Amino acid sequence: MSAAAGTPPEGGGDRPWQSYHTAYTNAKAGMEGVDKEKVQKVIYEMSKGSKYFENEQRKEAVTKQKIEHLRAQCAALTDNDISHFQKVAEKKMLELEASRDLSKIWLHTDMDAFYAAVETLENPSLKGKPLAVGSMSMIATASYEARKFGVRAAMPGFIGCKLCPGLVFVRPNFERYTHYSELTRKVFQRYDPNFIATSLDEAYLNITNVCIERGITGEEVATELRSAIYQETGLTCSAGVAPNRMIAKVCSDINKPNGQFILPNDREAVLTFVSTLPIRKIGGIGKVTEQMLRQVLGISTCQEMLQKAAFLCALFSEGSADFFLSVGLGLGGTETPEQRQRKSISCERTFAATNDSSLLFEKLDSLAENLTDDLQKEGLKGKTLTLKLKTADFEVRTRAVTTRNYINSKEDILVYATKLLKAEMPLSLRLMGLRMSQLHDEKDDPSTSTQKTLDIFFRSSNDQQDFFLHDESCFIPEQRSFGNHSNEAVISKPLGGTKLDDVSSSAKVAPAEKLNEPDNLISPKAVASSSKPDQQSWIDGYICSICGFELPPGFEEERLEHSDFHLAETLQQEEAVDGTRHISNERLADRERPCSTTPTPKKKLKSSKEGKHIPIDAFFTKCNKNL
DNA sequence: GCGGATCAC
DNA sequence: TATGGTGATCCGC
Repeated sequence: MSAAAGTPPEGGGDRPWQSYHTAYTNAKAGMEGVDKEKVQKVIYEMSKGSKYFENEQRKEAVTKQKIEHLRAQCAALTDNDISHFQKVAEKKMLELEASRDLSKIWLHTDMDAFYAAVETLENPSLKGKPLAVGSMSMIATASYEARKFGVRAAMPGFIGCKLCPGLVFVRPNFERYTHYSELTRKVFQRYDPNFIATSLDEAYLNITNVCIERGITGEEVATELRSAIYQETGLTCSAGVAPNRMIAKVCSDINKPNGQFILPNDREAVLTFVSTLPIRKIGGIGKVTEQMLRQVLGISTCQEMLQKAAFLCALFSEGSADFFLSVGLGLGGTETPEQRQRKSISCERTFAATNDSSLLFEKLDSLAENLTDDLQKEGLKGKTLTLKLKTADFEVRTRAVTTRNYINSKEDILVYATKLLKAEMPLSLRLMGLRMSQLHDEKDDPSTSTQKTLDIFFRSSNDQQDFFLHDESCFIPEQRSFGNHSNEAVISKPLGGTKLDDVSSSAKVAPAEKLNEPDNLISPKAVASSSKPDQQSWIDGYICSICGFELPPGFEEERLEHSDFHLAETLQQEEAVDGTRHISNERLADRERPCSTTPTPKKKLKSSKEGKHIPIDAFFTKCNKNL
């Protein structure tokens, strides 16, 4: 209730476009001579009134509230508090300073307008033209010619068009980018066999040894390396050299494109460099953090982090404060981190917003298929499945379940995903996504999935436009991991985790009351206590409430068999876990309808692929035929 | 463990 | 007409 409605604190009123800075807030290379006011105005005019715009406004309002809250916290600090946190901060800064390591030389390389440059290389007629790689909806990369007009990555194409009439569009072609990326990596390899690739077009190299062995400077290495890359790819890149990765990354941006910047391994040089450096340049400090630090504490340069150290310690978590102080000291990332293994795998798709449930289930089906393919390609299974939804008005929600056993088959995924989606309906969506986490390498597990065979029955040559699908041969996230933050101690809570029990069985309860109350997703007990445990619910009479599978009216027999399929699947899942199957056994006992999938001896069911799957395969063969 | 946010590319 | 996809992390429950 602080600000009067009529007079927004800054930018509102006369010049509404000034208050709308959605993304594009960090100055990018090649945008120096741009009339920012004009660009802002165009973006505002093109966005105004859209659902996207409205959502951005809501988000900005939330950020503003957060800022107000922090300000209040700040104002409530007593002199005592402040002197206490000053001591805390000074101790921390001494510790951090003691960890400073100036013995390493790091080089960061960044290809110049990579996708656009590759496209131009392959099609020289594009040379000199303002080019956008992407679509009318989204630009992945803009050429430097286009950047002069304010066009840039992450901007929707139609706004790019407005800013730059004559903007040429090219669809992304990731095979090409991967090819050229591999060429660059062959060069990196020669300078640091343990180089860290953070994306197709960026990498960190520890060139300490090269410098020592060859008796040359970091600058000479950078020059040579950039020249080699140009020789072998025909593409230019920029480089930064510094005593750590955090600073090296900033340096590679300074003389972009086709340039380099070297910061000597000298404490004073680092501190001077950082003293005027805007915090937004640091990786890990984005739009929101920048706003919070500026508007709450008046911090805009890295050095000011040190001046406000006590407040940083008072207002933020220890991890965040450590990070901020490291930034102020110009510290971060001198050791080569361990190769990390992937922690999640996901796919998501945007589509024309719809509230048609059968359409949504179709999308979900396709996502499940994609995810399964990716999981099986990598030989992975997972325990936590997360459904991501973006509503027609851009609100994002996620809903997750953790299963007792590792899964990766399409059918298993669909059972859980459908349940999660159902619990949110009805609603109108423009995006859905599925993510699997808590991963586990399938090779380690003797009970390998045998569900692959089912996929043939579902395979529907879907035409997807994977414009922004990244090649992921490499991933080394760098975010906020510059320091040697060994305080990674994950406190394992003494939590009696009430695991979500088998979703498919609770789905089964859903009685004829179609629009049932908030589904007892989390309550396995409801299953056991249900009086009609085996009733399958069919939405609108012919869509399976569990997986969205459709059966036209008149296919009662098939519906019964379909229900059997889900029951069998439930049993499989529970059997696979060995033990704690009492619920499903009860259900089985209740069942009177003949069901050929009688549980075989529990211990060996996992490995007995045949007996387990024949009935299911038969069912889908039949269904497929009928539809 | 979940959900919302933030961030990078 | 129209504002992406993948992966990670952190915080507050």
